[in-house]
Amino acid sequence: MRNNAEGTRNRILDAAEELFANRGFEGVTVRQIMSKAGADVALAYYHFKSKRDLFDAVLLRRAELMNEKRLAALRQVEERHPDDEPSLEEIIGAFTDPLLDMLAEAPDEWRSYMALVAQINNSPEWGGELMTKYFDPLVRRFIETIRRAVPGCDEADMFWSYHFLSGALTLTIAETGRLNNLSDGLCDSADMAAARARMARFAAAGFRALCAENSR
Amino acid sequence: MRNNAEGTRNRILDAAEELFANRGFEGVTVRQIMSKAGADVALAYYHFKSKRDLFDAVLLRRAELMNEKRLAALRQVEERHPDDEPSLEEIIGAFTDPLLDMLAEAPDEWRSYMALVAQINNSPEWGGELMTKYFDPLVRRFIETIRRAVPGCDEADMFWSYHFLSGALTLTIAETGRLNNLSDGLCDSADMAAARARMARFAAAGFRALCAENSR
DNA sequence: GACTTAATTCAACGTTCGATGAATAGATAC
DNA sequence: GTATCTATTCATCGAACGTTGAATTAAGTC
Repeated sequence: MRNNAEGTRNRILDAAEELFANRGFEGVTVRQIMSKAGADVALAYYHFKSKRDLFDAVLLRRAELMNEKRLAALRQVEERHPDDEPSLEEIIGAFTDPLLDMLAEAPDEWRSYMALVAQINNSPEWGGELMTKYFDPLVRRFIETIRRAVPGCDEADMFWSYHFLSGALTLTIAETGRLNNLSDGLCDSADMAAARARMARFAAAGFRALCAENSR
Repeated sequence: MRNNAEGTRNRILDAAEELFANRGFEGVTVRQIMSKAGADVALAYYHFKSKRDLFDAVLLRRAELMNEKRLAALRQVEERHPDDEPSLEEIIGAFTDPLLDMLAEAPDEWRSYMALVAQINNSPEWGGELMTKYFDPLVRRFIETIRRAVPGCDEADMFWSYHFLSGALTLTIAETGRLNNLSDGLCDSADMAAARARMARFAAAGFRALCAENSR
């Protein structure tokens, strides 16, 4: 059993991730998590030292991989344009598509985590603090690239544009099913290919509408 | 004491609204709510019959007024254009500005409620169901107006555009403070005038970018 | 095969949870 | 002035909460 420790840890994280995503931090009990993970309650406190630390571990586990994928996509865009500036669509796509692709290609692995991030981003209690902690470096890098691609754009316009984009992306990865109800089944909240085909175009046009007047 | 019942009910709703908005349904205890409301715990179960029913009452209380304000704004836009179609900016503004204005003019009254709605909209557990229940009629009316203003726009493009707009608006009314961190204080998540000056323009451009290709 | 250490189980702790029924007070009705 | 009904208080229920310490098991060390 010595080497199953890692496996147990991951089973706990998997169970916690899914439950936290559906019901929030306080809506889940440690007993529910451990029951789903098929392990004793006390093991949660052995591997992680409190419920809150387990929550942080859930967040941290996939944040790094997510950031790496987005950073790689951004670098790829930059390398594609050694002499000129990439388009807004390309830059925004590098920010959004990695998430949508991960959801499309491995939904069972990512759905809960993405939904959890979406809830946190919209939470007054945790939105400011946790999102800043896990994602700010990447976002600052992303905004830096935009700044170069749209020179002269007002700084506040740019931050607000990013904010709108962040909201749109966040609700998309939440996959709440509301779009299904609203469109009477025509659209599917979980159809990431449909979202991917539209999101960067939508947001790039928004950026341009705000920046165009003041740039150049 | 006979006629203080209404006052007590509202004090309970006020306390519940603020606490639910900050910590979510499960993150708050009935005792905390009643302590903040300055009343006995049992009164929560006398006026509302369970914690869950109290939660629904909190949501319902302001939903109607919100819908009325948005519907009035939409009607006003339509009346301004008896012979031609209003612009996308005007229609979207009728959808978003009432909320931003309420937040700007009476923040203490609306901040918690808006934050609560934002969290619910991004929750897999409640997003699909509750948002549909309280806001679908208005949203369908809103989409209908857009459909007339942008004839020939692909239906799926329109629903996804609305979805992105909904996400942007939702994160805005959540006022998480993340924008303050990200912009090093240049922008303020709670600055609804700044949001109002940009949101409809951003979203209208997004709508156009998706619909333009297939319309006409 | 004794020793150590990491992983897991078991039983329980004090606290707090949502909820309830009985008792009380205050205003109204007759 | 007594009966009535609504609003509120008080004491408490059983269940479930997060967390812990001690005991047990399995694996690596020598």
